[in-house]
Amino acid sequence: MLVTINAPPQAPAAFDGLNTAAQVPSLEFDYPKGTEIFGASEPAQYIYQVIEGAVRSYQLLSHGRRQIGAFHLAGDGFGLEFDDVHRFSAEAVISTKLRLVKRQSVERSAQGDLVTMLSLLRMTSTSLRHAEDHLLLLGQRTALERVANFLVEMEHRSAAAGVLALPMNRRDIADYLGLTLETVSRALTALKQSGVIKFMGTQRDIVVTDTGRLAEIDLC
Amino acid sequence: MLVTINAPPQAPAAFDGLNTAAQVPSLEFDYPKGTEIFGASEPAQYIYQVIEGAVRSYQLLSHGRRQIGAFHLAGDGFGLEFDDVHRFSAEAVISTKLRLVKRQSVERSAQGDLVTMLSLLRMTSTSLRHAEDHLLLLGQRTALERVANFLVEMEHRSAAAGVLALPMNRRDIADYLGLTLETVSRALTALKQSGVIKFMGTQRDIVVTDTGRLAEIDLC
DNA sequence: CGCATAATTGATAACTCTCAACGGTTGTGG
DNA sequence: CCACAACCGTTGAGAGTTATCAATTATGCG
Repeated sequence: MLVTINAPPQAPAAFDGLNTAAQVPSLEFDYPKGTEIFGASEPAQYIYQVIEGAVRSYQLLSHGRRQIGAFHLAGDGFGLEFDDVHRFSAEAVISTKLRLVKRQSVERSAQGDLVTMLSLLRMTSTSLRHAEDHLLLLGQRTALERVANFLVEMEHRSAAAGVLALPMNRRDIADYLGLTLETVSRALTALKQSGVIKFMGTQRDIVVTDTGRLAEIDLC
Repeated sequence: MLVTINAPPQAPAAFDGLNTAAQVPSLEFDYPKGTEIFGASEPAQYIYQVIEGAVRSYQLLSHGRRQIGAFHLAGDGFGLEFDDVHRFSAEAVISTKLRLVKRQSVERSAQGDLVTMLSLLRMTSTSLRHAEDHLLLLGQRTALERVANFLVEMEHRSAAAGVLALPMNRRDIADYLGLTLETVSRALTALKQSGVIKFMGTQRDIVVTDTGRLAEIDLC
């Protein structure tokens, strides 16, 4: 790993380094479903960590086109900018509790503290890795592959095994995968009909019944 | 800007901070056209800066699908990894001269030097910004918009005004834009026929005759 | 000059989008 | 508690964009 100084070897999340190691004050805040957390091109005053809930980061284009760059789930940090303004907008997908840390105090801390700086670098690198993976998906994969990849990603990130409880609707998934909601729906139906997944109760609760086959489609 | 300590306020490129400020030794090396610079999943031993030429960073999928994440032109740094292995492969698009800096020496420098660390953060942030912009393009834009955006990007990055001399072929452009080479060719022909661009001599040398219209398509 | 590579162009196919209708769920207020 | 509205998800039909396959022309290099 790049720069292996006295940082904890396996920190649970990059963000955590910010206030455990460097005593940067933080506050918590609740965002009801659908609430804006910050808007694109607004000054970046805080950086954020999801305590509970789910957040979507997105950019808009004309004709109502929206690209969701990432979903942030419990534990994830987001909203860190190198420049002074946010490049994405962020909204609560469902009722969400966030930890907020003042950007200014992080900066102050980073100026004298390599560990804080390393946390920022790790957080940025994590975002970069995710964005690069997503490039491959958006540029080269079919609809079915994208949806399969999405399910694998979500299952991997959701701590709970068993039922995958998606917090977002089909339109969110579509805008994340560069598809339409109908295409997402059809892909899910196809996976269901080929016995790879199963819906439990509502259509947002999914059980992967054939992990191997799903991974196969994903890796295609 | 995040962390505004004693770093030069407008450093020409993030990479430069690495050996100007921190005296990290570097070496130069030539790569003929088509040569591999490093492969995906190889250990990351160096970080790189283009002195002259052009480099493509890409990931592969089955069935020969390739996603080019970025082109690196003169001045650009690339190959910086937080983890120990490269996540992309990199090849010289044309005959290319690179500056190489040993990763290890950068790490050593970064452990005691906030300026070096800041350079790494800036470099990573620059890559992230580019990747995020590219997400929007790959997820939401039409073929014509993608090609227009590509031309605007290349024109913006090429120092020389006037003729835009593309170092890469149509397949490279296609794999960068998530299209096929035929679609790229057709989009360029459409732009040519609507008087937005003109070919000079070879089909790689392009003059933008209607910057306004091109920007309009790009921003759509 | 000739061959290999690159780029264009055309015809057709395939995939995904768009538009539309319908069924299901949830939440709210009478 | 029920009725209704709003939202969500699915499904179908058809259109549109881009991919695929194929042929031709252009370019560059030995």
